[in-house]
Amino acid sequence: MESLKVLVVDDEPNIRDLLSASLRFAGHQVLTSPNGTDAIAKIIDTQPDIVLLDVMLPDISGFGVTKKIRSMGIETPILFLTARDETEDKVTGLTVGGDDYVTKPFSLDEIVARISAIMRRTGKDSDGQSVIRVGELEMNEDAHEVTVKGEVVDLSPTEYQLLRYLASNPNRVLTKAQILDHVWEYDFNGEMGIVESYVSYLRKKLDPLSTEPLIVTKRGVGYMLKGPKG
Amino acid sequence: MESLKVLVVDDEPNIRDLLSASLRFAGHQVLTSPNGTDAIAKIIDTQPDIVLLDVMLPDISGFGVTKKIRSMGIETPILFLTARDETEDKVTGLTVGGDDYVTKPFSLDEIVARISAIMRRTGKDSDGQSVIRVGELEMNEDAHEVTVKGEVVDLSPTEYQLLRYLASNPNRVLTKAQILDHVWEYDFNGEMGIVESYVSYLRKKLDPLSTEPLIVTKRGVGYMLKGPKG
DNA sequence: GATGATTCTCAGGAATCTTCCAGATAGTTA
DNA sequence: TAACTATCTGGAAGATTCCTGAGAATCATC
Repeated sequence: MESLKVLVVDDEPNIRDLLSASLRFAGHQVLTSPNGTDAIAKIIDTQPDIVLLDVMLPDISGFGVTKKIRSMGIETPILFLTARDETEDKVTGLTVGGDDYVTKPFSLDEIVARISAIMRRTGKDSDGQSVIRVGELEMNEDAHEVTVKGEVVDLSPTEYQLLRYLASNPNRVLTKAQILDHVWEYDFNGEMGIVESYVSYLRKKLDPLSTEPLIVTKRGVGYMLKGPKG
Repeated sequence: MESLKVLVVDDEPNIRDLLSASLRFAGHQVLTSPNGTDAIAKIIDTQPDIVLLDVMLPDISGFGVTKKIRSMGIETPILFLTARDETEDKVTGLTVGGDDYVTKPFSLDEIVARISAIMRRTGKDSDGQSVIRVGELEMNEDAHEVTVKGEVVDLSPTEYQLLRYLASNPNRVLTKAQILDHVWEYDFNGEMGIVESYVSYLRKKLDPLSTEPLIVTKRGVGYMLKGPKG
């Protein structure tokens, strides 16, 4: 995906920092805003490609911000950030157009994936592919379907996210800490042993179908998804 | 369906935004107007392919707008937006041409379907198909008839709309939120559990006739209508 | 006004998923 | 080889998500 200008709107500095850091690392240009008023000004001023917008803001709500900028003819796609319990009541209208939402607490990989999906749907992303291919492995993001040599593999949500993170970084060792930070929700306070468990789950499902093991362990470092010519 | 120039006329900004967002996302060019006078000017000026026209406007009523532009020889098809209690006689009398109407509150899928139908009838839509085919499933939009392997299936209105939304996006996971936003009326304020109920209803009617389950659950994500080769 | 269809909510139970733990296994170092 | 450390994996508790039947409320039709 090419570089995007992203505006992150949230009143919690922690969230802003978390998102800024990982979006910058993903090669995007990031602007931040702590409230609705400032966000509206920044949107008008800088015309970002996408806005990550917390629904619950101290002054104007995320919905208010949306209404305001839409009434001005600004069609920038929005990814709403909502608390888990706000969601059920207030989903109405959140997924209309190119917009989407994720619930807090989220995982960073989730955010990155949703941004890609929105960019793909709104046609802003030229080289956007909804299929991730690494050797014999294929992940269809639209259908949420994974195949190895054409055979469909059934994965749980976490297994899917872990595999997507690995498949997005083929032939590159990822530490358990990195994996935990990207795949698990930011308020997860368990141990890294869970990564081992899930790698094990993935292997058990993937390896019987592949000609050689897909996920290799780099002892003392982390895990790596092995791709072709690597 | 190819790209259309659509004029949305409604005094409520919320409705205008809702329709703008989803019609733009569907690839159409959208213009909006908050009242009758402005609408007439915009119709003359920009010659839209279709007009979504609220009947109840602050100045000139939707009927007044229609009379005015028809008297000027403008034959642009109109989709009226009416309140539930406005007498059906009055409306039906005015929908003799290619026109049609939907009652507020409407669902977005409903609007999109009606626009397609009008464009089909007026012959403006070259590649418009009135039959949706996904594997063994066939939906005839004109006859409102659904068949699985040739067997007719009797569906309630909501069941039909849900199936149409799924069938319009085959092999693509749709979240319950997306389904709610598209299939249910915009003022629906119930829970997403209703989607589960209706998926259950559909399965009970469709699966006995199909060789394999049509609607698959992607746990933690949403539902998907499974089509051939993919 | 009665009957039946439809919409919607709710709750129990089934199925699946997440997480943690502990013993087994494999790799590393002394 | 022995001791140590890191990783693997099965099991199990608890949480979550999904399915579905039952029933109330509403709507349509005769």
